[in-house]
Amino acid sequence: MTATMNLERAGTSPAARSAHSCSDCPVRDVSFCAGLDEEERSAFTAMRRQKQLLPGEALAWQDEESPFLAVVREGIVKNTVMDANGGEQTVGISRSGDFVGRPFSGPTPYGISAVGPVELCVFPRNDFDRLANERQGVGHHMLKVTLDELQRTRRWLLMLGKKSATQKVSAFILEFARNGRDLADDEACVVELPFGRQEIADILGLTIETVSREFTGLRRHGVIDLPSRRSVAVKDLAALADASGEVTYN
Amino acid sequence: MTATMNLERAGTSPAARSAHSCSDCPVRDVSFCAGLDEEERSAFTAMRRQKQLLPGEALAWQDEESPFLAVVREGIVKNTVMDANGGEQTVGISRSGDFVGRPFSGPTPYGISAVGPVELCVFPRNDFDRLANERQGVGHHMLKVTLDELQRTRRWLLMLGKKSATQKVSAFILEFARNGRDLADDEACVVELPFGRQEIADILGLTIETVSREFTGLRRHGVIDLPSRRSVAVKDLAALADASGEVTYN
DNA sequence: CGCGAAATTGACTCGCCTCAAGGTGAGTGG
DNA sequence: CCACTCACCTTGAGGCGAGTCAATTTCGCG
Repeated sequence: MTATMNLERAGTSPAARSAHSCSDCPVRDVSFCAGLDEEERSAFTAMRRQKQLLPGEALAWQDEESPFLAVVREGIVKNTVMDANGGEQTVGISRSGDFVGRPFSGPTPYGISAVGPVELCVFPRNDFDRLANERQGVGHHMLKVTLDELQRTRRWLLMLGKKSATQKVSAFILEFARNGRDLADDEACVVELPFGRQEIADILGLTIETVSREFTGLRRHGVIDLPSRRSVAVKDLAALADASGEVTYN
Repeated sequence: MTATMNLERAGTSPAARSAHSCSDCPVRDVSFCAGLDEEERSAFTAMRRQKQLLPGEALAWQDEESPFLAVVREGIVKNTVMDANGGEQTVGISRSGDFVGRPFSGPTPYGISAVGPVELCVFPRNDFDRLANERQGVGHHMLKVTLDELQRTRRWLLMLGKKSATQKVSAFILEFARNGRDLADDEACVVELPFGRQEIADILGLTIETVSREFTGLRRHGVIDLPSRRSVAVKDLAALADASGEVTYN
């Protein structure tokens, strides 16, 4: 956790970066990487190349063949699908340690691009597929990761299908406020959002105007504060959880 | 395909049914089952029990531990999540040959229930997990199936996030009209919908009234006809595809 | 035929989108 | 250090699509 701190906003020293191996990688114990044993890890190290993406830069385009798979070292990557009218819907978000891309198949049915600066470990798909076939552990671990991702995507369906704009935005902020840790009644915690308003709109299936209005609405009700464009100070966590339409069993 | 016909609306002769093995199963070459070799198939046969569900009957409840996994032999099964207000959102649909339930983990985070009468091959989860761990092929095949399911769920996200009621209902009908086959310009094909209006609403994130209005709207525009409650006759496929907001590359 | 569940229809409301101006703030060059 | 600028965000007015509430109607089935 704290090990990732010193890498924030890196990307200024590419040469130094590519010298790293898994052993000192900040995500070696997170998500996908955490499930690999030493032998598997070194197999991955052998085939991977490091790559950096600038904010907004794409790793793969929708419906095009992409020869790459990747693991996120640092930063956030999103998967998006284009609507017929040019609208964009975000269908997946990958953070540090998460796996990105689609093994065993042709064209990626969604675009993959960086949210802010990103560092990746990139694998040629052929090599990865072979490894997943040969090494029992890799395929099995991959399965677990995919099942988890499917689960998250299904929750997301509930949000898009049944929640109001207020509930969507509240749930979104809550997600980042909690971000792993428990966060009992820590009032006044400040969250740095990695997304701009338009990106939030694309995630929640709303327009940018509605997102903005919901933010200011929550501020007016004293639930949050907005010290800067991309940061949110949660002032009343209980109220936020309530507004998100969460069921509280008390 | 045609082999499934003689099993429709079965469920009247449980004893006869449970005598079946994989070798004469209608779904042995579909979806999950299709990816297994003979040896794996017999391993599954050894551990499975057959089970029938009445329309609406549940196999697992949301957030409760379920000791079962299953493959659908006949009928349709849905995964649903309850909203805070008692609203229901369908987050997954499984058809003949599809895998149902969540391996390798605790409580199922969604409810599983039958749409119409259903026949299943049920496996104790422990046994299944062990098999998936021991036999390379099973885990690997399971991964492919899960990746496909994730993909379908992501498309669904786009629908819920960005499409209008008309587009949703049109796309829904289209899905069943095509159902695998290509269906070039076969006008006047009749589709039997396995879902009632409320169930369609729960899938599309709409209300039952809106779904109903969209159906009659499409009928008034001569796009479809509604010979009975659960059947739709597609009269103008091109218009339907157009109404669904599909991109046509012509 | 008659009952009950499911579907349809109508009137009305409200939430979110659309379109159109302003603000705001970080980065740039004078 | 300040004006400039451009991207991003906010705010407002207005319209429309989908939800809500409330009857009916229709269909499937005993």
